[in-house]
Amino acid sequence: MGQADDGDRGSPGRCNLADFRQLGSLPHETVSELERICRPRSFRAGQIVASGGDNPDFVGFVAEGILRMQKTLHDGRQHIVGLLVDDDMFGRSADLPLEYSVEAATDAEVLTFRRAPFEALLQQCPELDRLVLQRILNELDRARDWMIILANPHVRGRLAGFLMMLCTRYPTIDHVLRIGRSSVTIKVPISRTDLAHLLGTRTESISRALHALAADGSIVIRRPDVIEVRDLVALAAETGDQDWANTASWQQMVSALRSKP
Amino acid sequence: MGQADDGDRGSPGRCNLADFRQLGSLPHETVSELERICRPRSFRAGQIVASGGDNPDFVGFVAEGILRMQKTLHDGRQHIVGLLVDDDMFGRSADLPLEYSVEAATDAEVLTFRRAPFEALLQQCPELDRLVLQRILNELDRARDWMIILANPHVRGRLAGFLMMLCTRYPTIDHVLRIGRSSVTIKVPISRTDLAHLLGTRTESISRALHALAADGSIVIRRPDVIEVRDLVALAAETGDQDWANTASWQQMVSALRSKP
DNA sequence: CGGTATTTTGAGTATCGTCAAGGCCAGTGG
DNA sequence: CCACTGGCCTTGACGATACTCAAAATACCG
Repeated sequence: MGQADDGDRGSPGRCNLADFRQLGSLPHETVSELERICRPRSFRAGQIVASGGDNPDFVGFVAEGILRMQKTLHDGRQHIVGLLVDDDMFGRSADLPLEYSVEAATDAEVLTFRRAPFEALLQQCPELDRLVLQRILNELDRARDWMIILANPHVRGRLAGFLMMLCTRYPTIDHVLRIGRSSVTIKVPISRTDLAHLLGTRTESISRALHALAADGSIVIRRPDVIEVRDLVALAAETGDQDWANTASWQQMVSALRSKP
Repeated sequence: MGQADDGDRGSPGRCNLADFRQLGSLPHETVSELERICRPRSFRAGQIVASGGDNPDFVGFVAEGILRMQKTLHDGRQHIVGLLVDDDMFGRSADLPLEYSVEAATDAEVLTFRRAPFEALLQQCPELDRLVLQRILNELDRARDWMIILANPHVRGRLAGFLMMLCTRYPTIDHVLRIGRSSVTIKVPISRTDLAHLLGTRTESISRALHALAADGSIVIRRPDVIEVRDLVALAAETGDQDWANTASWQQMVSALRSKP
C-alpha cells in the first residue's frame, strides 16, 4: 500500500517547460504563464498522486515515469483502467469528485497545475485549450483500444494485446522500451496481480500465458518484469482479431526496428 | 450488412434544437447559428452513419435511437467499442482518419454538423466548447466503465455488468428501458453476436449465461432481445467487484423505481 | 406459410479459475 | 554472515467454466 504522500513540492517557477514536446510548443507568454503556476512534484513507485475520494484541486501532466489510473472498489481492491505515460494528462473528469485515483507505477515526475488558474489559462489561450482537448481525445482512443484488447476471449490473446500495446502505443518511453537488433525489450510497469485485474484474469493465468508465449518463442522472459519480444508478428497473430499492421504506431515500430542496429 | 446509405438529408434549418437538453440551453445566437448549419438525418437500424475508412467531414449528435461505435477489423468483422445514445456526440477523434465507424443499432435520428463551420463556432462560443468537452469527458468515463465490466473474469459477471450498465447508465432512453412495478424491462439494442464480441466471448456463452441468470430469478427473458430485470441487487452481486450502489446513477434508478407505480 | 437469420441446446475438449504448495528475491534482525 | 520473513512469481492438480463444432429450435420477414 502506498502512502498518501504528496511528493516533493519543488519550488514554483523552477520547471522548464521547453523540454516538453507538447507544452513547449505553445506561445511564449502561455509557456511562461504555465511555468509560473506549475508545481513539479516527484513521486516514488507506489505513492499516491491523487486519491479517488477527495475533490482533486489540480490537473497533472506526466513528465517522466508511468502512473496508473485505477478505480478503488468498495472492498478496497484497486482496478486499473489505464496507464499514464510521458505527456499524458489527468485530473479532468466529467463526474467529479474524481472516481479514479492515480498512483505512481514507477518513480515519476509530475507537473501539477492548480485547477482554477489552469482553467482560466485555458480560456485565454486557444492553443492550450486545443492541446488539452487533443490529449483527452487521445486518451479516449486508448481506452477503446483497451476495450478491444480486453474483449479477446482468451487470456493469451489479451496478454499478447497488452504486450503489443506496450510496444506500439508507448514506443517513446525509454522506461518501458529498449529496441535491439530484431527484438524489443519492454519493462512491464505493473505487478502480476495488477496485470491480472487489468486483463480480467488471475495471476496464475497470467504467469501460465506468459510462459506459454515464451515456449512458442514469441517472447523471452528475462526477468519477471522484463520481457523481450522476439516475434511481433507471432504476437499479433496471437491477438487474432486485431489489425495492428495497419496502425500508424505499428509502422513506426517496425521502421524503428529497422533503423536501429 | 448495412448499406452505406446516407440517410435522409432533411432540409437545412428545419431542426429545432430547443428540444435538446444540451444544445437547447446554449445562448440564443449560438443555437440559431447551430440550427443554421445543422443537417438532421434519419437512419434505419443497420445503416452506416460514418464509415471507418473515410475522413469524416462531420460531427454528429444523437437525437433519438441508439448508435453503435465499432472498429472494423481487417477480416471484415466489426468490434463494438461503445453505444451512443441520446445527446451523445461522435465524429471527433485524436487520430484521423477516424479509426471507428458508426452504425445505427436502432432506427435513429442524428443531427450532423459539417466539421469546418462547427469547429469555427466552437471557437466563438465558449459555452458550446465547454459542452462538447463535457461530452467527451463523459464518454471517456464511460469507456473506463466498460473496461471494468470487461475485466470481470466470468462471462456471467460481464453480462450482469452490461445489463447494469443498460439500467443505470442509460436510464433516460425509453427505447431501451421501461420501468415497471419492481422491475426494469430493457431492450438489448444489439444482437447476440455483437454482444459476444463486445463482452469478449461467444454467442453460445452469452445465451447460456443469460439463461443461467434467468434460472436464478435475477432476470426474465421476455423475448431474445427484451430482458426484464427483476432483481437489481442480485445482478449487482453477480458482477462481484463493482460498487454500483454508490454511483449517482444507481440512486437515480432506485428512486425512479420507487416513484413509478 | 415458407425461408432465412438468429438464438438455443448438446456434447466434447481446452482453457481457465481455484486451492495449495513451493521457489525466488529483498529487506530485516539476529 | 546467515536465518528469518513477507511479498511476489511460479508450478501443480482438480474442477468449473467457457470455447468449439454441430444440430435443432425459435423468431423474424416477407
